Formats: sequence, C-alpha cells, structure tokens
Amino acid sequence: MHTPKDLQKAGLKITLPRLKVLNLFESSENHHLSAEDVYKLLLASGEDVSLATVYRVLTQFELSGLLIRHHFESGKSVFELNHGEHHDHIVCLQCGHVEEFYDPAIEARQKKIATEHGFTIHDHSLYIYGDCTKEACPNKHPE
Amino acid sequence: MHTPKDLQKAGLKITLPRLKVLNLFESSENHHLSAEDVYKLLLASGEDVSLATVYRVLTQFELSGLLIRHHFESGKSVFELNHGEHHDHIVCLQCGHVEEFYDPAIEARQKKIATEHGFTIHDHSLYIYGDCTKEACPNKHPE
DNA sequence: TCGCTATTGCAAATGATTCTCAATAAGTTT
DNA sequence: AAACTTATTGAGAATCATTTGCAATAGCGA
Repeated sequence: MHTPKDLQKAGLKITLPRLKVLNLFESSENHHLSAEDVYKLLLASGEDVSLATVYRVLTQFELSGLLIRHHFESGKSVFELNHGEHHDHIVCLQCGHVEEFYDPAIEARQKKIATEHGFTIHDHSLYIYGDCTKEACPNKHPE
Repeated sequence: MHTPKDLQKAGLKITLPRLKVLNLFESSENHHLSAEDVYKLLLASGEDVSLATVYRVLTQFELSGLLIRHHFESGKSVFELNHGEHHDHIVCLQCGHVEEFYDPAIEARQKKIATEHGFTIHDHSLYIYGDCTKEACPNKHPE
C-alpha cells in the first residue's frame, strides 16, 4: 500500500495531481494502465489533470520506483504499482487481459544465462502472449 | 539464407526496394535493425529507398515471416531475420550489444505456466537487460 | 510489347510522448 | 499568517516513430 509519504521519500512534493494518480492506481481494478487510461479515468471521475502532467507524473513515479513501466506490443507504455515483488506477465491477445506470475525456475535460469554470457544482470522482461480461455477471462472476447 | 524466391513464396513481387532491404539484412554485421537504421544504411550505400517504403517493406516481411519484430525499451521496433529457430535476447544497457540464447528449460516452464493459467500460448518475448563485461563486448562502452 | 495492378515516393496525417513558458501552488522563512 | 522561493502545472506547440492518401511508376502475365 502506498501513501502520500512515499512521495516525499521519493523527493517529490505532495501535490494534487500526484495524489490523484497514486490514488487511481491504488483503487483501480485494472492494475495496468497507460497514460491515456490514467488521463481518461481521472477525467471520468471529475478530477481534471492535464495529459502532459499525467505523463510527467508517471515518469517521475517510475524513476522513484513507485511504478513499473512495461512495453507491451501495443507500442505504448503501460504502468503498474511496484509492490516490490517482481513478477512477469501473461497477456491475452484477444481481450488484453493480463495475469501475473512468478517462476523461480525461470528466474534462476536467467541468472545463469547472464553469467554464462559475461553479463551482469540488471533487469529483465518476460511477456507470454496467448489466448486465454473465455471461461477464465474476465473481459469480453471479440467474436 | 534468404533468396528472392522467398519473396515470391510470400506472395510479394520481386521489387528493387524489397531486394535491397533483404540484402541489407543478409549482409549487415548488425542483425538487429530499426526502420531508421535500414533507411540510413541504404542511403549510405547509395541505394535510395524512401522511408515510407522501408516501413512498408519491413511490415510486409514481418507478416510473411521473413523478419521478426522486436519491441525493445527504446520504444521503436527492431527487426531481425527469421531463421526459423526461436531465441531470446540479452541486451547490454551500456553499449546496446545484443546476444542471443535459447534455453529449453525456460521454454518448457513457459508452456507449463501458460497451461496453468488457462492460456493457449502464442508467442513470448524475453529480454534480459544488463551490463556486458568490456572485454567480451564488441562495441565501445561510453565512459 | 501492352496493359493491369501492385508498389513506390512524397508529403501530409496520426498517435504517443516531450518540451516551452507563463501562471500557480508547495513548502519555507519571517 | 504574509511573503518568498522554487518546483510544479496547464495549454499548446514541437518532436519522434510510424502510417496513409494519392498520383506516378514498375513488375509481370497476356
């Protein structure tokens, strides 16, 4: 759970736009939001923040570690709260639904591979793309 | 190795721009090229193809399976020849150098995870980001 | 070779994101 | 609490990667 104090810790002033964005991520049922998503959701709930500010805030939050930025195939950045526990993603190509997973075996193999190639591992991103079964999928599948 | 015939097989006419782009990928020492890279390399070697055409050709090649499109963190698409053997990538954050690897264990785990989540796996992308050791790195590291 | 259609080039259009700059609000100092 | 200093915001212009419209051109089958 993130609080306004987390903003200060990150060296950021506690401002209205920042609180609104942070709240949105805390309360939204969809954990993965693009800048456009954030902008529209805020507008819809009466909060109005300029799109430029949304972009700025998202980038600041990423730098301070509050959010994680993802690069999906869509070409636009998608953000989610950073809860400290790393995980990877499995994305449904039909409906866009995203599930998270963590697999120790995969993590371990990656470390090993990096070492074998003479790399100091920094980070990684793993996305599995597929079709989720309609039953399990909370969103509507297009026909 | 790809030949002009591969274009026909893909239902594409054998045109100059397409041959030039295909040749570039076959002959370039750098296997991972963005549209801009392709455009500039062609210009540099006297071949002149419009940027719009480069984009069109790259997309057609991707659709026909000749090229694979990657979504690196840079935000722009990067392409490489599709040799039929799937592999993942480990990218140096310092110098941009890319190495390829294939790990059966990771592949297997992914299948399993997809199944567990009720997904029919389609595709995946795995990038490991890190710092390669200067000795092993063929490119220059910035200071 | 002729002609039909796919392909190209150029320039304008688009979508995502960043930047400029004047107005404003946070946190700080009296 | 009023004044001050500086970070932050909003609005729109600017930028970057990519796509598209359209008239000119080049493959390629007849």
